[in-house]
Amino acid sequence: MTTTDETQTARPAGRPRSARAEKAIIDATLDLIGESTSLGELSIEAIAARAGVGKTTIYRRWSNKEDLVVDALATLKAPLPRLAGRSLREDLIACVEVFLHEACDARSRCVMNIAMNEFERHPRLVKRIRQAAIEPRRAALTALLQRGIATGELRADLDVPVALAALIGTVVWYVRGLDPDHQVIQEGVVEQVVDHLLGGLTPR
Amino acid sequence: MTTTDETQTARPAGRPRSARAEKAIIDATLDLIGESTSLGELSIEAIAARAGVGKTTIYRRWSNKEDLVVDALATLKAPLPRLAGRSLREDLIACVEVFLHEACDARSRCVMNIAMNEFERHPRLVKRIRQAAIEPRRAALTALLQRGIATGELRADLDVPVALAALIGTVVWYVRGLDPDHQVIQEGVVEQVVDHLLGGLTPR
DNA sequence: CTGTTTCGAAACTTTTACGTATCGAAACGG
DNA sequence: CCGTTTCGATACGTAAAAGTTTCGAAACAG
Repeated sequence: MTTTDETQTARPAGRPRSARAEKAIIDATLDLIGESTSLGELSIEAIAARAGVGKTTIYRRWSNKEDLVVDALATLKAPLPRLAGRSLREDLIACVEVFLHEACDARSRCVMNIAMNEFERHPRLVKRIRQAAIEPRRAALTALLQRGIATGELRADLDVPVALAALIGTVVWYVRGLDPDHQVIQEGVVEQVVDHLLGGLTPR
Repeated sequence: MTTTDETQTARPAGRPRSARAEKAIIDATLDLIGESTSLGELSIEAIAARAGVGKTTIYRRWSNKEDLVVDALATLKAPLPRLAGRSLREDLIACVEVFLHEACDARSRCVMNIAMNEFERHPRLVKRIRQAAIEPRRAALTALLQRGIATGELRADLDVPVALAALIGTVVWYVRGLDPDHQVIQEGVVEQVVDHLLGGLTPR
């Protein structure tokens, strides 16, 4: 009320918050979630230490652990790649390729781990994650499969949820089944998976 | 050296340990592992409270958490059912039925969770679990698939690890993909999954 | 230069669980 | 009956982490 009007663009005086620190905190959070299993084992002090940051700097931005986790996971929303649309098989291979790489990447894996395992303890958080990171992909894959049904590339009586589970579950389980000591992804596994699922396991 | 000989059958004097308490401890441990996600969140005090038992009774039997977990998980080794062997499809349905039910059961799920997520922190424990609970099934399913290849029920160029991942991963992912609020297992899903995988997603 | 805000570091309080010890009661053998 | 051991309960000291506060230094606006 003294000199400046109220409706200005909120330019807070004082030292501005460091964007570098914020990014370091998010990165450290994602790293630590990827290394641990659950949110219960994620410690703010470990995040601060890994990020080279004081705890104050974290609590000044996020009031609790869950808020920080939500924001950190939100930065991971890697959308599905643009699909060429030339053939169903080609598009499926492109998608499965993404799933394969994400199943091997600790940072991407942690999203699934939380979404699958922490529903009972953090239902709100898990629902937000599912909605932000899982549902769009589910919808995109569903559309792709339904397009395949329409074009006749897929059988007319296809059960879309089952086919969905087959595509993702097979890749994830394949990676998980590998010996953790020497996780070598075989070349051509993606095509192998897609062709086995499309053509079936029995002789034609 | 006074009255009794040394080489007797170790009959310790005093009140015998309660088998009922031991079972209650194991049960509580399995329940809590199923509810929580990681061994780090599993607390001895919670186990004692759930089992209606003093902490002393636990520490008198197991010196640390990992030993208790190993013993608890060892009681879970539910082998695959006897396979009729009449047809590959029939046997696969029987196996997948087991997988489906176990994917819905928290107690069985916890074995997978630990085997998949805790390798870096408890490599010894995880290797024991994999060897005791996972490998036998993997071997049984592998034999079943190879028998199918031999009888011509499966294509000759089948990639067995991929087929394995497809069978288990599809079921697990199907259950996980269900809305956690109303997890209703559709009737006939097992046949649906097996037939989709065997026959393929494309029209024949 | 002055005032304000953020910075990283550290001290602090509270909570939680571990692992141990102690207690009276109960269950066994001799 | 008596000694021994287990029982469940409880209390204790230790340790880790949460979340808050304090501190001097640094970064900006005016």
